[in-house]
Amino acid sequence: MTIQSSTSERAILEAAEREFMSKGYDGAKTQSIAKTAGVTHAMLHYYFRTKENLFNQVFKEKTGIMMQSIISAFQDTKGSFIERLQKGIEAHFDFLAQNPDLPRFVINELISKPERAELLKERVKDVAGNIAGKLQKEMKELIAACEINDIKIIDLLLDIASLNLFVFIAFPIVKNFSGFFYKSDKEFLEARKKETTQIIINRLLNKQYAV
Amino acid sequence: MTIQSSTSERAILEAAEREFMSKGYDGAKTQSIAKTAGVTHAMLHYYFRTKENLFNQVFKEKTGIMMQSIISAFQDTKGSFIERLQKGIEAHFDFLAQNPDLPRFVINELISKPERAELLKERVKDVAGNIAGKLQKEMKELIAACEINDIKIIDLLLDIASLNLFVFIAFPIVKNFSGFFYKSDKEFLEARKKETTQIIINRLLNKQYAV
DNA sequence: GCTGTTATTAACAAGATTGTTAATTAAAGA
DNA sequence: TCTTTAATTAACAATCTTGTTAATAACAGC
Repeated sequence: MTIQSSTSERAILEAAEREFMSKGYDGAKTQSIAKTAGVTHAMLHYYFRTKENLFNQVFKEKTGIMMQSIISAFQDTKGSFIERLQKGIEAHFDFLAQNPDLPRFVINELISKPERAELLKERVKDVAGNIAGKLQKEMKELIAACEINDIKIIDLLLDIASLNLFVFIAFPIVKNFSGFFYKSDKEFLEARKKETTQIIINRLLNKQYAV
Repeated sequence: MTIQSSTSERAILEAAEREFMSKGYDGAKTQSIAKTAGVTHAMLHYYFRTKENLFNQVFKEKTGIMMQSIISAFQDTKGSFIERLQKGIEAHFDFLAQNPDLPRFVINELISKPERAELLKERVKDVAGNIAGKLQKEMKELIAACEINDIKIIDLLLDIASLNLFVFIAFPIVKNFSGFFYKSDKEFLEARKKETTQIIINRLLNKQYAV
């Protein structure tokens, strides 16, 4: 009947992950986490000492995954710029589909306690170095050669982020309406993925209208 | 030295608004709200009885404003479909610029307690009746006449919502990067507004690429 | 000025929540 | 086996949080 340390610790972490992700830091209660994990709540403090500590461990892991997903999505080097961009958007969307509450969690916690940005500074640098640098250079060349429309890299990335992330950030709400137009969540999300790539490529390749 | 009832009640509501909007329901504390309002915390319960009650009043008002802003933005009837759409997107963006933490607040509270959707059911019907109905009819005709590209109304609205809302939902984070490309927040937001209209119009008017 | 209503205060109560501690049990190594 | 370390438990403590209540003060109408 005895439970080994590593098992308890892991159980707590997993329960914490679910609780923090679904309720946020303030909404999560250590007692509830301990209960879900099947241990006394003293165990939680034994392993992690404070709620903040436990949270930070979860937060760090989640932001790490999120940053890594961006690098993975855009690291392919085969094909044209547009082809790679499309593949990247789709890969990132697929990642989000498997981690749908990640963006809302990270954004909320980052905003409610901005100091937490410290915990992912390194990862942000990774992404900036890995993606933004190369991307910017390539885009400048293509823009100069008139192969894609003029656009600042931050605007392109924000367009993609907005379109890819928003559906998931607001999914429980959006879901109420998608049912009128799509048979299933899956079909709806597939359509969103396609729509996002479509709209981004149109932005880059078609002639621009004065706005 | 005496403070009149209506003054206290209003002070509490205003303090509650700020506290709930910035910290969310769980993060907000009635004592803190009372302190900010400059009244004893018994006063808060005297006027609003429960935290939930006070919250609902704030929430109802905020969602009302949010829904109304959508109706106002898209109610103009002059000009072509594209012109009205562009004006609507810009008006909605301008509204958000003046209420930047509204979307995150509403989305979060709606998701953490889905029952709250009840509080805005009527307003949603207003918007659906006011916007979606007319829009859908008009779009179908334009699509049939090949004047705009084929797109489901929900996808168009989601594109607009994503692009318009995301910047504000994640503003405190995005802000850290916009500084490299834009001189001021204002300039950055102006660029985002333009970018959003640009990308939407391109989506509707330009030829589509196979994706 | 008297009366009834409304506003305000201070004190308290119940329960939740985070965290600690001392004692107990299990595990591991010599 | 004995000893040391790690894991676990139950009980407690401090603080926070929401909410109540009884007493007091302000006010409005008569």
